[in-house]
Amino acid sequence: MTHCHTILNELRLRGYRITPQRELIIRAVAHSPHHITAEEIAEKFQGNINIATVYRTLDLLWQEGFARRNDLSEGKTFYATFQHGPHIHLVCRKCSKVIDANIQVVNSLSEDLSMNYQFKPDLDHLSIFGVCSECQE
Amino acid sequence: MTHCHTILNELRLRGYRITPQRELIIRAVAHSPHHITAEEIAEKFQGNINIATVYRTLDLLWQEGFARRNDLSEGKTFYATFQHGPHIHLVCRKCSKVIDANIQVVNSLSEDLSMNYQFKPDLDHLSIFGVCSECQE
DNA sequence: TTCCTTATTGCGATTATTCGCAATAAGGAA
DNA sequence: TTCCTTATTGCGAATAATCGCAATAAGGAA
Repeated sequence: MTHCHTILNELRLRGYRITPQRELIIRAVAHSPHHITAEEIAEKFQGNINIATVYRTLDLLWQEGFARRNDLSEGKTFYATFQHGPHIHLVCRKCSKVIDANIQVVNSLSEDLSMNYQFKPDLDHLSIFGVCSECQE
Repeated sequence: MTHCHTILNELRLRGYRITPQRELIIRAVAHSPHHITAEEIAEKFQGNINIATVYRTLDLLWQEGFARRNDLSEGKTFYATFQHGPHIHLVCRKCSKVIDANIQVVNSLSEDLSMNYQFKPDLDHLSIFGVCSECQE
């Protein structure tokens, strides 16, 4: 049972219809070796899937918790599934460099937010803006 | 010396030119009682400042560390200066509700990132997506 | 105060993303 | 297998944000 099928089955269970477009888009995100944009997915299918459908499906995956969305300060939104393994993105607002940080730095944060706010945070691909060591001069 | 003038002076020191447009935009953001969008600022000056200039100035404030930008899942970007006092935005991806959390929850995170990655994070208006207590059903 | 360099603005075009609506098709019921 | 309901798609238009370029003006030098 691949990652894709887990997502598809779970979506079906939650009452969503599984269309060929959704299958393709989900496969593309889950199998992409890097965080991916809506544009890249649409290109991959050369106009066979409308870009609006791509955006809607990515939004669905995000809402249902199967994908994370990230603003990496490049003017577009990047998506990734859990396939990627958790990590934090430290995005420098001066030079735009992105440093991947270990997820451990937010372990206590996760507990705090659950405990004090009953909020279940998506922290496995969190983006944090700031200034990197080189840019602090 | 108001908050606005501190920002203006500091920008001048860093070599930026102070234009009437920048003064007005900075005043608008710093004095706004709520997080504000580029559109709202442009409206406030009824077409006397081009929207591109508003976006560019807000981006400058963000890059220079005088403002934070937030995706509150409303399809537009919100800006705020330190005038607001620090707090974390917990944004529910199911119902879009935004809960303001105490900044203390990220105190240790700040130290961890400085220590382990020499990264100086902007955590005073961090947005974290997740699921709120009601939506966890 | 006047001049000069060049950062900044305004404008129009482009890209990124969302939305409304009619046509299509998924999936349960018969 | 066929039918029916309604979720989903595609399309074209609308909104959010960015960009290139010529015109303007901030602020230092004379």
